[in-house]
Amino acid sequence: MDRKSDETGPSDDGPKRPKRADAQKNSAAILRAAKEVFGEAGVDAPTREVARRASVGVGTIYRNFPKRADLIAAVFRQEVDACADAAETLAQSHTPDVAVERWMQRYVDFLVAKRGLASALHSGDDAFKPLPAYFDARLEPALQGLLDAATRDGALRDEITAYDLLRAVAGLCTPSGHGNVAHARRLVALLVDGLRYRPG
Amino acid sequence: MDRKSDETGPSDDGPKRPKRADAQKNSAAILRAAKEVFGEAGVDAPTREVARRASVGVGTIYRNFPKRADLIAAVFRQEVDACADAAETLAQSHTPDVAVERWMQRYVDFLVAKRGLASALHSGDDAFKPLPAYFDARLEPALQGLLDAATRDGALRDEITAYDLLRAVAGLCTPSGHGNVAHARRLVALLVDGLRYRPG
DNA sequence: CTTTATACGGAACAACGTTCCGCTTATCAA
DNA sequence: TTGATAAGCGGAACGTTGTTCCGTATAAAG
Repeated sequence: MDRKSDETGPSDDGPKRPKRADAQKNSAAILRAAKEVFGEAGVDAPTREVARRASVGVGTIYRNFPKRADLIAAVFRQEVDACADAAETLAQSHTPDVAVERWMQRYVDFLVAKRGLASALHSGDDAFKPLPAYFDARLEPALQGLLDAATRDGALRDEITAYDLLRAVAGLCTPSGHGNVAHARRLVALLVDGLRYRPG
Repeated sequence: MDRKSDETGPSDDGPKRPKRADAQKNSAAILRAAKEVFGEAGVDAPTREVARRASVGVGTIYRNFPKRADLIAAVFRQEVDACADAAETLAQSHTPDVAVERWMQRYVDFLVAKRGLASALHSGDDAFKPLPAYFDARLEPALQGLLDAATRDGALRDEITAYDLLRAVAGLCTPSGHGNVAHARRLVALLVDGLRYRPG
């Protein structure tokens, strides 16, 4: 909501002339194509394939994303944004505790789908360094908002912070590694039920 | 102890003629070189570099390890073996509880050093599939032996199994990711002290 | 020593990430 | 509308990688 990821660079354009119209269109097409290709063939999919899918030359990709890792990082950011933004949507269409539950499952899907990206994160490439921070910065407030609404409502216990939950679920998803989404989903459901429960 | 990893294949040679002497020497040289190169430059180091270091042609590498991943897996196995075998050595030169402590730190070093390998494990390559099982098969008995001696001695509590400890320590090492060995070491020390403590 | 299966080295191939540059085209002042 | 101009484009070309191939060398057996 607060950020449009359409622009590549981190800075809002200053006094410079705005980007050419076709350039913006290409930027968006590349990002869309990269999301598709990486989703289908994994993060190791060739750059040329992304170029082909975006109907663009490789040069155009490298002008927008100087290193391959930059393209991957941009896609990752985009998906983080999508996951974070889903919180608001869910909040408007469900009761607070259900919204939390749905969002957590959405988060599980994100974690499972991006496992390839996650392992790339530990590759030491500089382009990935700011990603974990971005991850927290976007996801934690999103979930915290849902949690606040739910506890205010009295629907959930309030001893647990968004940060704790995010880490816990991430921990539940990564270690098994069996790619078993169902398993992760069940554990997470259990976790949320735990939040609903009141001792005494 | 129970296995010599000098032979590449999984099967003890049957009725076939034994491998040529120079071939065995080359096999060992490749493994030694690969261990060095991967240790210095990471698992992504080029195959040719390993070949150069082993004074061998690339073809020779690929005859022993059909895929690059096979070479990586072989090195990994070798290091797992080294870590497992360290248990016996430590058991002979230290009191049981100290042996456990020392071995756990040795295990931490292994985990930290092989983080690159660990992330490669999740790459989905078939050559890596049997590795986690091998990991457990070698490490768990090694630690369990030390634990048994320590509990028999009365030096440590006995509520915790080797498996639990291995997983717990692995969990302590991976998430931080800051490459901060000191941090991991401190947590592990704490864990072992916890074992020493007796409630009541 | 002769023979033969085995193993060797490294040139050669394919696929990748990345760079480069001649050409195209959006933009703007006139 | 029309040039002038800089921003942007495509894709050939380069260097590096994993992997294959094959003519040559040599350990093993007679």
